Amino acid sequence: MGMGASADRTADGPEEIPGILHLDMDAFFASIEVRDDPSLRGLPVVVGGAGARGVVAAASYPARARGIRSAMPMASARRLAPDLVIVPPRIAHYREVSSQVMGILGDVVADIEQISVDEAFLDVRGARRLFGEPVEIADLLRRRIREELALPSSVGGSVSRAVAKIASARAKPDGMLIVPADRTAEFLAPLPVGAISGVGPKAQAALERLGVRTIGQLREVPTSTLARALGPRTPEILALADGSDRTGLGHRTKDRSLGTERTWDEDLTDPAEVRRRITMMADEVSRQLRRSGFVSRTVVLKLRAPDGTTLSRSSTFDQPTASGERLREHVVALWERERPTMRRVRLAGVRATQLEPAAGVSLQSELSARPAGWTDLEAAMDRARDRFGSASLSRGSTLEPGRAEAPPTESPAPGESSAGR
DNA sequence: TCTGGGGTCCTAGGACCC
DNA sequence: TCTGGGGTCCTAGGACCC
Repeated sequence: MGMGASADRTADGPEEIPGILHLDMDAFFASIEVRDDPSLRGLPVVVGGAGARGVVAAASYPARARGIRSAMPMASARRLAPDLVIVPPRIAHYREVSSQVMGILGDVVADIEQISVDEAFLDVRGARRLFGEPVEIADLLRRRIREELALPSSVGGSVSRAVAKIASARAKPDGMLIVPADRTAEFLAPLPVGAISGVGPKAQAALERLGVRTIGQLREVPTSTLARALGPRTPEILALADGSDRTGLGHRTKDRSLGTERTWDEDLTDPAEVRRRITMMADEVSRQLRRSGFVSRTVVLKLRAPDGTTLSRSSTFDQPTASGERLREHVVALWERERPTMRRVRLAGVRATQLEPAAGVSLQSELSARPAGWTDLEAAMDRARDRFGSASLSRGSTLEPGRAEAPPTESPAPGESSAGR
């Protein structure tokens, strides 16, 4: 990715410029599918799982016009639009397009923080000399994305990253909105509190009980009253609400996690089957770890009962590992503890947390490197799998003895992400 | 045919150490 | 024969975001 802009940072001068931009792709997954198949243009298109428990991951604007939203159960979406076009997600493809988008951003702006597949913050204060004011830079970015990738995007700008994000949402679809520093309060006042990132359904309900609906109203409530309703997050929310946060662009380096989970159309009732599934998931997660060059300190098993109650059980290794064998061992032990009380399982998931870089591994060098925490056998299997696909290998223990069944080729459940909501 | 999958961040209690 | 507090790790759960 080119770094067209120099990284020097000139002083801001006395008046602040709205140099934090937030770029957000419009209905990302759905827009890609429509771009790749023009016969879908103008139709209510959603990307997501078509199964009984599928949900909408992304909805085209014609679909939104019919009331369809992301995260909506697919059954409801179908009811709203009987002519709905459901496209199964192609996550790898979206990721590829995502890196093309980020490449364009990197051409123009040096200081970028990507926060998901389809959005990024940009600090353009250093790019002014080369590319002009924030509005002009925003325009340039959107134009290049449209011309080179044939995709719509929206940009918001402000002195505050929280406000920039709110602005990009108000600019949609295919628009931009830069909020001058001295217009910030005026811009925010009429907006619903839920526009603030971090204020979700629970916090909204709590504020509603105080009679607070808009950000302007929020600012008039005494802090002590707010603290009772919102708890310890109050100061942070207040800073977002008056546009005074000046959080810079960070590079998230904190402890990450990585995992997989699956909801079945029909609840699992056979404990042996559950055990088999979570064993496979543990293998999948260990592969992900190795591929991305991480070892994990703790593994978490997540289980959801038919009534929706969810529990998580975690277990910490003696030392950080990416070994499938370790993960399987721990996750199965956790399952054996819950099994007496879990008669039916709607969802199960395995997640590796407390990640740290595997010593001495560079990202693409699994072929030669053999970092601590995984065995020769596993490294060899990874290599074969990379070459021949995941169907080529299965481990004896992941299959029930005597069961004539295909190796674990199960395609990932649809709706893996929700970009574009 | 009611509610996916991949994440992050925060809190809180108990254990354990000093 | 009286009793503190801080720090860190582990575990569980919840809110929230895309």
